[in-house]
Amino acid sequence: MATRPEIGQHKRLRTRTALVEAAMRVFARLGPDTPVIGDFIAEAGVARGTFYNYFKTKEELLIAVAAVIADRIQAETRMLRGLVDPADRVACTVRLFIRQAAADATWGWIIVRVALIAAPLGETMRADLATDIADGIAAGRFQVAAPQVAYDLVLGAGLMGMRSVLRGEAAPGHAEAVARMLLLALGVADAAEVAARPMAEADILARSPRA
Amino acid sequence: MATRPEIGQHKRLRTRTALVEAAMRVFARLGPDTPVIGDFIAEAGVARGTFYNYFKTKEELLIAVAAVIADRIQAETRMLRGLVDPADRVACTVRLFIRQAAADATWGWIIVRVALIAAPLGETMRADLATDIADGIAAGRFQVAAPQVAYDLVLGAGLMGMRSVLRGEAAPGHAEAVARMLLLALGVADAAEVAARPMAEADILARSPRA
DNA sequence: TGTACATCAGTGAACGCGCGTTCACTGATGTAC
DNA sequence: TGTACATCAGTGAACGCGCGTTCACTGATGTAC
Repeated sequence: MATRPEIGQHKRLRTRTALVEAAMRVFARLGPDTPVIGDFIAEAGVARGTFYNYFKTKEELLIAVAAVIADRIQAETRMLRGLVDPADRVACTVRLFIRQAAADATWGWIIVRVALIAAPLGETMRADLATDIADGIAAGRFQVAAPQVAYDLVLGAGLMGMRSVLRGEAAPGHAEAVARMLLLALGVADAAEVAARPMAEADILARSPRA
Repeated sequence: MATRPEIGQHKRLRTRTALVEAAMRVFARLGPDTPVIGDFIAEAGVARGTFYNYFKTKEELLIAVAAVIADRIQAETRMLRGLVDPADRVACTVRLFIRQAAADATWGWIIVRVALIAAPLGETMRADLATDIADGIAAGRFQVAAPQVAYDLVLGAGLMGMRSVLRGEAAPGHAEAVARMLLLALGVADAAEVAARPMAEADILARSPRA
């Protein structure tokens, strides 16, 4: 009993989603520059004309992909944002990113290849990390010369850590090892303990303030 | 009084060098994927046909550029290879890279944009860094879970540190601050002292073994 | 209830531009006599 | 010494492929009567 505009909306959303999902796999495989329109429509199984019903350019598609990935990251890390200790927050976020790359290579490669280029994706990561660093400095938890240095360290090592995992060059426990070293670099004395804290939902909640 | 083959060789070398130097500026400005043949010949001021007298494809040109940059890096870091203390060696190398990026943006952007892609360049950096990490672990100077983790940390933070400097987002002393944090992450107790050691030629030699 | 019509997402052939690649030619210069 | 010739780096017009972009058309389906 659907009315025509509703049907149309639904159909359009399905096709758009198919294109974006296909584009994720293509960007993950080929990076942001190499693929051509033909790659996206072949992967999505739609006609050339259909592409232009949704996106004017490849860049527009990349932005849409980055926005979706950024949303997913926010959903996955929302719980971690409540952790009281900034060091805990940084460590859990880094560990989550590296573990998630191991679990979902498409997701991981998009971030590694696109994070520093596509605005919606990079902006999400940048803002949360900047907050954590500022909190950590304010709380006296981090000893750093300047926030920018901490930012370079965490983002650079985090992305390289994901890359190693994606290339199959990392040993088990890579996520925890990277997190531990980052905390040491930030001047956190109990780095080893913090980087080893349990990450199940209940554990995270137990380390977050009541309300 | 030049003989013909000599003249030809000379002329060819000059044109080839002009193409490679022009390509460095283009790759630094546009990255490895975006530029087209027209960009290189326009920058070098030669005709289209001339390009194909020297390179079959854009990739061949990128490899040539990467090889030249790798050679320059080896020349610039050769002296540092003699430092006895692996922590000193890592710190000086990182500081040199970040300082050099500040001094020569073209050089810096090529490394940031191309290091993880073009084999000759990445391989040079990888091999030296792997040596330093292995030495540091063997000497008990570094405490790390696995060499790969140390590698991710130093390369990732080093490249991001260069990127910040190139984007004008870094404060003075960025090179030393990044080096200090890397050493802390590697478990070097006297990180602050090592990262502040003087880097003039005489100082470097004074810290290297006699022969 | 059945039929003609309207709407609109999706289609893919066709077009044309940009770029990679080729190649006959030019002009500078060393060489032969 | 002077002149004709050989060599070869460099040239740029021309070609053609691949890709981005357009647009008249199709077919499915809700709507009107």
